[in-house]
Amino acid sequence: MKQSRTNTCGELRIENAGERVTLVGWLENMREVGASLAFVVLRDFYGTTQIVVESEEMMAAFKPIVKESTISVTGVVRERASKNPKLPTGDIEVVPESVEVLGKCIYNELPFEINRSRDADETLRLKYRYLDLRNPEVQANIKLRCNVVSALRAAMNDEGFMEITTPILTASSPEGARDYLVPARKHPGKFYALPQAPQQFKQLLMTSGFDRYFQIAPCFRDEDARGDRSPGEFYQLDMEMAFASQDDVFGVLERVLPPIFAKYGKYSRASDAPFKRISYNDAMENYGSDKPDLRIDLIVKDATRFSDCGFEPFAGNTVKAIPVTGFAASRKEIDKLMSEVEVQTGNKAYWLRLDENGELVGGVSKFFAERKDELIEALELEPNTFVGFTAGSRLAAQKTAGVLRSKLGPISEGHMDAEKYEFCWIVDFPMYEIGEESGELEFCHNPFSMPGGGAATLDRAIAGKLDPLTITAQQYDLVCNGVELSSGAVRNHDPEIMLKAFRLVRLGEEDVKAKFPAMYNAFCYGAPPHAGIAPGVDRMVMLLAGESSIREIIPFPMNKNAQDVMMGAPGCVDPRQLEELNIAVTAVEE
RNA sequence: GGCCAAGUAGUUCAGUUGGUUAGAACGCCAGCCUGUCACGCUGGAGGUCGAGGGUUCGAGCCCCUUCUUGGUCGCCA
Repeated sequence: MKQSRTNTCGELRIENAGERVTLVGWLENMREVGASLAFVVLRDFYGTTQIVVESEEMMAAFKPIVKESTISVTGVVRERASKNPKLPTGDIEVVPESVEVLGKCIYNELPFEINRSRDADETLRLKYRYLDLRNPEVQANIKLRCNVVSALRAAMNDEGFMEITTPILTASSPEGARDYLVPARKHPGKFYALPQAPQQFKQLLMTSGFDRYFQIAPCFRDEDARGDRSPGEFYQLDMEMAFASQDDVFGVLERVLPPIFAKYGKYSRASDAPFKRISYNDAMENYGSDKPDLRIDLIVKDATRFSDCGFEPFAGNTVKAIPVTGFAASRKEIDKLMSEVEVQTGNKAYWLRLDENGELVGGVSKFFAERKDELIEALELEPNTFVGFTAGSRLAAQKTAGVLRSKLGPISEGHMDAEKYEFCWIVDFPMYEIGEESGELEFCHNPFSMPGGGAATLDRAIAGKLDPLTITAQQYDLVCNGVELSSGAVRNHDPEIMLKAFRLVRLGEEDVKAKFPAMYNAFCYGAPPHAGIAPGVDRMVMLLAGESSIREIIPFPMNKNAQDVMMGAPGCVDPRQLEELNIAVTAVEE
């Protein structure tokens, strides 16, 4: 490059008219409007600037340049004859004196048009992610991510938290998701694992006396992807506080998150502190979900008293009902809604309507003919109300109702204020559950949480005086707009209580030591009570960007099958590498 | 792994009961155009209709198998 740039492509204004400048960037487009008049759009990270080609000499210089080549243009800034108010730089243009190609684009046909890359097939976008990322719309999500991460760091520092990095190569954890394993060259037959979360390290930091820890932590889990869950790796704002309670943790996030959501989010409104707190049981009962979208004001009601109404699917089951006013859908739309719910949950949903004359019509209405008044009273129905029903085991009826609720909210009149961020805490999760496969008592979530009521409650359960299924954990989720942002807990830092908690699932001290040797031993040397949480950075950015695919906010995402189609990962390796690692491959993908 | 949907030009898509040479828009190439900004106008190139098999006089379309992709459930302490 003969000369470095004097300005960026987003910066020149009318005041700069007359200045001699050098701009660099990508040649986005060239509009020829005459034999010796053309307009060139030059794009860089900061914006676009119009270059006006007026001479035959410049025409000859610009015309052979293939679009998307990088160029350097030196010329004079001039006020435009016809301004473009849609562009920040729309008042000016640059009259070039010279142009130099810096990086030639040798293909005059790209896999997709840069400014329409979001419409292209996703596999193609991912394969050419470096071109996809040239699109300012795509770039904007990555900029947003940077800004949010930066704001989170600043806010956590202000709260007195210290960022400490923890190992990426660590030990496989016996609980939780499938690990990513890394063969240990110096130790044949042994493996490192990539951390599913820095859980044990941060708790160890607490026992070491680091009072407030946080980390924008990479986490690795070998589980299948979802729309809102990237396969393989993701980032958490992992934090932990010593000598802290649930309220202390809530306080930090209630101070840190709302300003960032209001500033960087698609919507400018975010819940004020304190966020609403809902017990797990209430959430399941009233919203049919442990991650309710509180922007929707619909409430799930119990209608199990009507299980004997004669409608076969209700018989002997829990029945849930969602009354909705302002839902004037056609029969066809209702059928579609019902089938969507069935596809998503594997459970059927049913409906009827109390019409404007107070008559029950449509769907399953005939089964309520003789108990109309009872139904109206039980569900507090007003005329012109749609009622959705679900039935099944208690959990199935709740969950299906939850899905129905989340679908009814956006399509019914006046039941959803969508343009805001509505946070809530889900608290008092059950500590134990009956495992579906084992049929025995198991930990519901993680075994590190402090049980509500502590040692005394566990003692009563061990003595058989209390149903262990009623024991709650001091565990909490942060939910925003129906998205589970975060999970955390007041940790069980007391070795004795830990042993009691494990004893209920038939595990002894030796088992605990074997599973979590460092943490258990550390707690035997005097541990502070501590609590923490880990909001998912990717999901947060996704919410703020208003994207429905997690891949839109990750710079280089893998596809759903956990492949990087750009880099070709995973891929085969040289046999010598395998030999060195003492690895024998027993099956190979075609 | 189960279920649902999709796969046609470089890209995004249309393609009627199964019937001539498979179309459009954008992009690309050529020409025209002196104020464009999604520039415009004219012309052109570009297709193994994901792959394999079958039914048929005849298949982009119907049937079977398979691959790929997306969504969803399982899974994610």
